[in-house]
Amino acid sequence: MNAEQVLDVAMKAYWQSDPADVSINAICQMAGISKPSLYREFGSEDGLSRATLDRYAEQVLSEMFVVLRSGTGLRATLAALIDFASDDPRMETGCLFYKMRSGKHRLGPETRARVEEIDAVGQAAYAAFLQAARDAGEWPEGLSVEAGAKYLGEQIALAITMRASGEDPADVREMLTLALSVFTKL
Amino acid sequence: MNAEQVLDVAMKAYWQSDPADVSINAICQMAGISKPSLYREFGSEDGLSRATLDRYAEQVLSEMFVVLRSGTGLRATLAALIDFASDDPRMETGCLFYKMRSGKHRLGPETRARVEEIDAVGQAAYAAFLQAARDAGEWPEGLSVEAGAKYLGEQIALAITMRASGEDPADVREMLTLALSVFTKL
DNA sequence: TCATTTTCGTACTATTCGGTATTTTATGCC
DNA sequence: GGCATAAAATACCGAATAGTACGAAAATGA
Repeated sequence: MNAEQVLDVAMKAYWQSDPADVSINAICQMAGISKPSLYREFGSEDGLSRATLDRYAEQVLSEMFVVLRSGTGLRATLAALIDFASDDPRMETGCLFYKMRSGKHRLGPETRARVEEIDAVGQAAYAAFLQAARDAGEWPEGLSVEAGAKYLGEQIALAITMRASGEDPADVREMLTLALSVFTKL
Repeated sequence: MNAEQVLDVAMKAYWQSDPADVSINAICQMAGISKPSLYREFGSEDGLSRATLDRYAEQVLSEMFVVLRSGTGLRATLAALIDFASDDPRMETGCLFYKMRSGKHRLGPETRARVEEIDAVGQAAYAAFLQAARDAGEWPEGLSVEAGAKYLGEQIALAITMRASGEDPADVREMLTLALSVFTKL
């Protein structure tokens, strides 16, 4: 059982329930390793959760950024985001990043810093995507790109969180579509 | 120190931080009573949090329902809701009900049931409000009242939660206004 | 004033948490 | 085989959790 396998176990556990509800003990048991082994590898709970978040970012979040950079235009990209948030099977139990972000105050300093870093990267990606749409003339009047990016990010987070809480994906899709219609009703 | 004073202390503590982060010990200390006294009065932590939620509902949430029933028309009522969510000083540290709802799985059975009950009442109130607007002809095509009610409720919850996490009230207002503009852009 | 009952708080479970000291086990080398 | 070394697990620590047993104190009634 190497470090990456442990991270996969931790990621699955954190992702499936909630980082705050999964103890180090539970992860050791699930991974079949002893507690000292885990501490040798990751130093602390904070170290483990940070490493887990890093792995999640490169394995899962990176794909969202690909969608944002696809350059297929405002409507098509928004549609792809809606698909991802409301129907992608990986978001069935929510998004580990959003779970960590919403329980930020319970995280250790390393992990919290990483959450904020990823949040900023995400905001920048949303803003770049919307700026491109604006440059292409697809943009409602009287809305700044920054405000739009924040809005877009929060709406997607809301949709994924709602799915995680057991909401019907069709309802989530309807709500997210309605929320994002503000970008296309010129 | 009677039961209602204890509930006020608990409400403040739960509301200000998060129900999951406030222990029975801490509440006893803040209220200046002993733990057995608290258990005599409320039976269990679940009993205390349920009673606290009840008190919160009748003292704070009830006013939101008043706004919804004001009958001042779609635009004016939405504006009042936006004011409430983004500027009312009582929502500065968020809404206790939404905090409990988002951490539902950590609550005891009594409190959880009460949360679901209040949630249903809220949905019904939103739906009644929107139905009235629809009857008055103020309604976008192709949107069901139920979906609109759910959307409205989630957007307000999101706005208040964002405020609790330290977001600038002006930004929150802008986002909520944008989100609710789907109801008025006919 | 004394006895009874009710109220209340100190002091205690039992468990779980993150984290670690110590001992046991496996490994490599001669 | 015998021995040094590295790795891993057992068993523990102190703190914090929800919840309670039991004795002290205070109010009540005669």
